Amino acid sequence: MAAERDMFDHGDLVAVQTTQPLDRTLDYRAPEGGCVTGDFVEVPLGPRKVLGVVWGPGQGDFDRSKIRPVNRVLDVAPMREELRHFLSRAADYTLTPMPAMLRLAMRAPGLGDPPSMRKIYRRGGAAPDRMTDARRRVLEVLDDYGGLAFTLHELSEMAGVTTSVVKGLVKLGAVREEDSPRDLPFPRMDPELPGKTLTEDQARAAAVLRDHLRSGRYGTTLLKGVTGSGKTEVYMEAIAECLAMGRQALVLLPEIALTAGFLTRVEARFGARPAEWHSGVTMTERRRIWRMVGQGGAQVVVGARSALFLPFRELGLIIVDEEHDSSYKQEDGVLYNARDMAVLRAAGAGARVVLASATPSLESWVNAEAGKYDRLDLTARFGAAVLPEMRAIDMRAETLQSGRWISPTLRQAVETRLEKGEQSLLFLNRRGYAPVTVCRACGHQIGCDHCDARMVEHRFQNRLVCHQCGETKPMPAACPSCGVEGKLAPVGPGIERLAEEATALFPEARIAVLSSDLFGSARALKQKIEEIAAGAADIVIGTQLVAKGHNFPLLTLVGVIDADLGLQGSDLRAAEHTFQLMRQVAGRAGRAELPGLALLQTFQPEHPVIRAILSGDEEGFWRAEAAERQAAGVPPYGRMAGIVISGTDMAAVFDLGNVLARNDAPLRAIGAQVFGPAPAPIARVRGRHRIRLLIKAAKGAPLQEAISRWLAPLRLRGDLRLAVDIDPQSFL
DNA sequence: AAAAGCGACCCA
DNA sequence: GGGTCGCTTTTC
Repeated sequence: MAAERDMFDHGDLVAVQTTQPLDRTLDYRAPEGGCVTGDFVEVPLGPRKVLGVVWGPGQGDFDRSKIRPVNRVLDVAPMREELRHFLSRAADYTLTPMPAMLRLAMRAPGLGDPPSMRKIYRRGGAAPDRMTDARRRVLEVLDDYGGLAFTLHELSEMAGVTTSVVKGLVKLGAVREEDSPRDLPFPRMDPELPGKTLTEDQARAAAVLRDHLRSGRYGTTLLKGVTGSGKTEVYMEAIAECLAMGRQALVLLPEIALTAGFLTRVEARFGARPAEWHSGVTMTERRRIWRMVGQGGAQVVVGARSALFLPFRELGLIIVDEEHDSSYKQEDGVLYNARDMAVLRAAGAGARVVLASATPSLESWVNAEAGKYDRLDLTARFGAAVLPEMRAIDMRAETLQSGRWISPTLRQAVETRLEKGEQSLLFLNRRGYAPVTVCRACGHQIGCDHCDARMVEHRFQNRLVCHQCGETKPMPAACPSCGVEGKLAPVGPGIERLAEEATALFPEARIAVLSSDLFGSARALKQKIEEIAAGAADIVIGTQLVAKGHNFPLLTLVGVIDADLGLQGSDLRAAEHTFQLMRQVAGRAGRAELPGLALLQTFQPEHPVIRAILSGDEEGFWRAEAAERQAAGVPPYGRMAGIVISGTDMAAVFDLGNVLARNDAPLRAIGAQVFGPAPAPIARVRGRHRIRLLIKAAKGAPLQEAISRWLAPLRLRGDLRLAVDIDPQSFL
């Protein structure tokens, strides 16, 4: 293959990829001063101006006289070959149109702005002719911080004067006003600072990771360690090695709520705070991070999955913490799994990947078994604590009146903890008061007007909420179906109702409820968690939010209200997810010096998944689960893709589904099968009907290519939408 | 995605 | 003929 030319002189033809949904590049003429492949540019498109990236030499297949020049080259580092390659591979893999993929990499605020400057103020040479109190304070601040410069706002604030005092001093020459770039590099991190003392187990794993890094080549390591085994300390050493090599590191966390704590740990280890990238970060800060990552002015980025698309200059390491977490799978817009995309990006960048988890996904476990990933196990639990003892409570043997969910056995266990001054956690993975509201007169269940989902009562807000589309309405007094008043009744438990029951059972206890919808901000939630960890509650009632990496040192009892909840339905990953979730939740108990106990309320204690959870035989569980998937030919032993078709006209949606299912020659050609169309799990969302097709193929089959050929002739009419989901999380 | 182009329909 | 509405086509 001939080397592609990547420098262009004024007037040369260049191909530009824009973020507009055109399925090809457009040719433009290089601007005055020329441009290079990867340059971010502004180009005219019809009557508009849009942003794009120079993708290579022009195609030359368009009427020359109609080709317009590039407006300007943006003043940011050009997109590197590594990122362009990653984007196009990711687009091919997820069957995402290139413009949508590019948008992920161009989500930088103020991308088109010139590098903006701001005024800063430092000590000037001259002395003011007339000294006042206010003037003296300003000069004192500047002298105290010897040589440092401040913004006008900072300086006047610190000196306790108005901004005009500072401006006055500038006129007199006692204070100097200078221009300084608004986007400053992040403070340097020092990998030589001493880390925490590691246990033998941790030190051995850290040494292996450091060796991997030094190889300078791609590779993925599954770092498996039980909760509390100190995975973070271990991969922190990999980051240290990466920094020492002068390369950048990216740490992906599944939840924003976890970043603050993690940033503090990085700062403690390397002496400076890393860049923080997620949806909650201000525009100015994101702009700074995006530019600094590209210039090498940010060494470590901690963030959400979207950080994978930052323009790193020299990426050496990606950590995917809690790699099994389902929030790594983007479920709307571009459908991708950040764990898989991390591996793809690292492979192209010659970087290492560390997948860290106490309960790895089956995919990663299988990849490690097959030798595709290295595997490191941390067995010893850090400190004195051991994994909690796990026991089932057989709900068939418990006497419990209807509308109550805390069994006598569990109640007894909580009371014992209350007497000893220890904490208990009651876990129920259901937000709201009750999942169903039924009319006792006619049997009607209140559903959402726009979705095929039942509305969930949220008593704190006194409203019904659709967990599908977010629609809310006030709790009606009369049944919307039969009109009878006072007959609406809650059915089933939600976390709020559980809290009500706990309050009645344990009137003396301090009860805290942790559910994502009860807190306005991540900050408020974090503060609550810290208070609880410090002992501000006797009983914590929480949804799966509490399963994720928060430490409660005083907690010695975990009661799982409904261990069977995740096993219902016929989702193929139900067993895996329940196993992971139960292990994670149980891991909250007994972290410090106090031994923990986990009690699982279940109606099917002999279920293989429940038995595996109780016995703690993880490898056995995975082997059995892997064997079952292999026999069924499903992921990770087979390939799957989901097609969701939606639209307001139900007949048109089904017609399209049927046409696709009938014309499946391109899929049959690779031995793939189509199932469906069937109504999607939620058949109507926001007023749109949804159906689903499922495609199953053998492991090595070129699935994406076949699907592209299959869908190529398709023209979507009206408001019909079609989304392809490669490697769907749920198979229903 | 956004704007322009185009045909169908309505009205006086 | 003018004007509006709802698609389809074009964007280099």
